[in-house]
Amino acid sequence: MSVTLKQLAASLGLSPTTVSRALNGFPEVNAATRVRVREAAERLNYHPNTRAKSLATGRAQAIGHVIPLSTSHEIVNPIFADFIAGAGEVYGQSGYEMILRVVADAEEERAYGDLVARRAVDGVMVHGPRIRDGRVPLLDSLGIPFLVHGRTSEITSPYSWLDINNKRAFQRATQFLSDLGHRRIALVNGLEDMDFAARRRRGYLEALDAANIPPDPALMRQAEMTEPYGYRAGMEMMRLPQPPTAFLASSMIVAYGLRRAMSDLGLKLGRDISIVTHDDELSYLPNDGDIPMFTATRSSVREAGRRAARMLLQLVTQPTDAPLTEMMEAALVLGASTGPAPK
Amino acid sequence: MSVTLKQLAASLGLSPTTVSRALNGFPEVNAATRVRVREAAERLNYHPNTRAKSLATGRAQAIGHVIPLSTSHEIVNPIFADFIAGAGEVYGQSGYEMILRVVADAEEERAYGDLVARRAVDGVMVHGPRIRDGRVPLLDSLGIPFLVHGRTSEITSPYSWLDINNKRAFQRATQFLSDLGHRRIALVNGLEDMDFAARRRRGYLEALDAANIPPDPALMRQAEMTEPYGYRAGMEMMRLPQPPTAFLASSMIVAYGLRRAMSDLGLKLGRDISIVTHDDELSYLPNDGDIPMFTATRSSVREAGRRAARMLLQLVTQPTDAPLTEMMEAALVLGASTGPAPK
DNA sequence: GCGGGCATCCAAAGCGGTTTGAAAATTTGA
DNA sequence: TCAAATTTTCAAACCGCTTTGGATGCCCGC
Repeated sequence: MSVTLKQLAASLGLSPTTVSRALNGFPEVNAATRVRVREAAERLNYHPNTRAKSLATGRAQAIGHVIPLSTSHEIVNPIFADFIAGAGEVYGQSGYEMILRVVADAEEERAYGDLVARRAVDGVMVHGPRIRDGRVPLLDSLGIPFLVHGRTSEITSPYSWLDINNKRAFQRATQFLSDLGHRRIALVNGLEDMDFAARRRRGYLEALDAANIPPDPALMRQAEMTEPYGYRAGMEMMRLPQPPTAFLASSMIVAYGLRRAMSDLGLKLGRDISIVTHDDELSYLPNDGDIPMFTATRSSVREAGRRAARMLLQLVTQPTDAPLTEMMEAALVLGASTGPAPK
Repeated sequence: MSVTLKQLAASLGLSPTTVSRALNGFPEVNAATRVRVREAAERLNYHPNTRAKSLATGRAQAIGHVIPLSTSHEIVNPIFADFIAGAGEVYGQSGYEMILRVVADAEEERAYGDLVARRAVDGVMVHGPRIRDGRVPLLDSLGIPFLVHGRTSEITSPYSWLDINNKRAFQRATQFLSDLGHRRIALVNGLEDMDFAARRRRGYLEALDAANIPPDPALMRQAEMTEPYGYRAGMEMMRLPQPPTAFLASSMIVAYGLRRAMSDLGLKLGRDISIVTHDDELSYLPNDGDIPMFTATRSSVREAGRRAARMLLQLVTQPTDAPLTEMMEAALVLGASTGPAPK
């Protein structure tokens, strides 16, 4: 079924040393021998035992992803799957394994400690950073390479991250709406202890300020990003004495909810009411076509996964003190859901 | 930072043998010594190196999940994240690692062979089985424990699986609609080379047959399950000379699309038009509340992940020739989206 | 007082690779 | 042609753990 290096060597009348070197491309082995070894390996279906290899080399050849399962809000972030898909692609190409831990919030830090102490991974990816996130100092102290998908505002020490420019995206979206004459612009945000949501809010507020629009707490919400949340937010805000003429949604799913609310109210998107949403380009929530349904700040989370993986692998293979950072800009794509503010 | 067994033993003035046995609960070690060892292990933050341990024991202590990334339809199944979350929970409790491989369709079988040959996993989970799926015989021949989430119809040899009763769920849903007087019932299905979709179709057809309703190809569609697909299917079918009075949707997302179409057409769910959808209870697509939005065949995919993981671990730890199978029934929960057929 | 039985502990081999230091085979140079 | 230099190969140690097969010391009964 499968052979060990020793068996392979024996079948060739060679020592394990030579076989190992032949397969790993060391120079001190005869070209003819190398060919012979390669062929035999192929023929006998030899694959090095991962465990043995990484025990011998001291490299785990694996990256850890710890997925927190909030006990408070039992939600699995929907963008997670696409990010993982992108990262997984890259790991696969580079011969790295992806190991996943799903843990309760409270055990998350222990999970990292455990992964590191057991030498199970060479690096870890940090998902869903909060504004103030203990994982960054923790991983720093554990001395393992890590990369944050997103950022965490209240950390001053440098660390590696890949993020999209959430603040600018929402600032641009807000400005775009105010340029269209909207002055009642609502923000239907994700939970604002999440760093990305906090940044979006800042971008929104800055743009309002620049347009001399006083922020109105009645037009700002935050919650878990579900469809019913979008719907409720839309319905309730439209019942305000001075309802919004435009909405900023933090995700496609929330935008779906908003759209349904507007539809129930008999309002036509792009004419009676405007919506701009953030679009992570999740494969099952497409917002494309000749004219996308929604005007959106668009940024592929799958691509983010790919890049994040590449960065993390670089941190792992070429250790350096200088952290790696990358900011991805979201495109503002025009769809059918926006138009000038109605008089 | 972290200690090896040898160091721990040295610091205690004991042999590695004794320390290993003390920590792993073997009987031939003095109770007092065991306590002493445990305390030292705690104090020095000792965690056994996974690689070394599994090399020595021959058990990888890991389960592999291979996620196919179709090149044709670049979609990451949205239910995947919740299933993984459920399975991951169980692995964590049992001291198993979850390793994930994201691979292109064409390389999927090679990925399994590779995982097995490198002894990287003790068992594998098979996702998204097709009607005819080569992975089952492949894994059989590789001689590794595996469990299929779903089933594959065209395989006669026994294998282990966990599935929901898709056929009965859709048969019941269809019958429910026909009991309400509907005779034009549309099926907006997922891709029918996927086994689950084929079974749903069979359930649908059987129920039509039982109700003496001739099936109409114009009322049956299959595609990748996205919101726009649901919308288009709804719009186009409603334009038929004899439009449906009820829809069966294969997922919440498709149902969202259908709902939007009906709304655009000015039709009220539960009065003018009925929708029954399958609801996987994805955490970010809730369909609950006092009266759920949709009447649905409901079955938690997260729970399926938990159970599947438990079964697979059992197969791994207590090898047996008798395969394990489990059928979960979907509940038919009444929501606001169904009502008697309009005259 | 001595062999047998038990409770504890340990040395050493082994898991399947990599890597160091040295030996064997081959080529080179005078 | 033979020693030296260079290739090419190998034996053995090691990675960190488990596990087999004894050792060791102690208590017991006769």
